[in-house]
Amino acid sequence: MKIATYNVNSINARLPVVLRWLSETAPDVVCLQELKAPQDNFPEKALADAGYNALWHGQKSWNGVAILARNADITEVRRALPGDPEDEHSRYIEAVVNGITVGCLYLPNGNPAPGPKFDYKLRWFERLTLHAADLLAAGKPAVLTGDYNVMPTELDVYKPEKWVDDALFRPETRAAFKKLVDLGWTDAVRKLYPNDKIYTFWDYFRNAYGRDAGLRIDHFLLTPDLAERLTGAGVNRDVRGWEKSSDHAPVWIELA
DNA sequence: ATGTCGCCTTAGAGGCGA
Repeated sequence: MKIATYNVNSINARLPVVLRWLSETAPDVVCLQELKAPQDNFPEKALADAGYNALWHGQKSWNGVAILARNADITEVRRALPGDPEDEHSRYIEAVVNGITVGCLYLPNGNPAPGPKFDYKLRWFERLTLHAADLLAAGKPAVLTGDYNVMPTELDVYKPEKWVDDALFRPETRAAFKKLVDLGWTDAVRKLYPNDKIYTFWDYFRNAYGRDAGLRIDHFLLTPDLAERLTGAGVNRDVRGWEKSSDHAPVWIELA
């Protein structure tokens, strides 16, 4: 089973790219972030015509997450992270697909830091960590994937010294990610490629993709049983070079 | 500071988020 994650930066602006990518790579389960569309403006029919069922949580202008599944039912578990009923950002959706709990997340960017947006990022991280502990305690196979807006280590940044004060790379952010992983989760891409330079995002500015000035910020975290089933992982890098591309590239894993 | 996208808005250039 192949599971993919893709920050699309507007599902409607990106629809031709997404449909081409789905037809060329045929993932079984897909997590999308940054739909940038209200709940009633999601291309459900176009995706169904491509063979994918969809569950999504939209929001006007910003955020928005979705789970797609090919030839499989999607059973919704929740469409918000527990812990703050006042939080109205559409940044988390969770469902069971093919017996696996799939959490699709879009962690806050947090810039500028320090400041209220960075505080929100760290609070959101704490809520995610609490929920991730509950998922582990439940003992069922689960994957937490999406745009974490974190480069976990210096290997994940094209020029680390430029990013030390950025919300995506500050010590507090890296520590929060480490605390989450250390609960017992496995960073799937890093497990298979512990020393390789692997990026998932290239800024639209200054020809970042052409210069390979990238970041690794889209991740798959796996429960121990799923980590044992991990047989492959990668980035569909070429998609970032297509016309009208997102600034992220799709990332995928393969499970036995 | 800037670069580039995509969203929104008393409609069309500007603000915001990334």
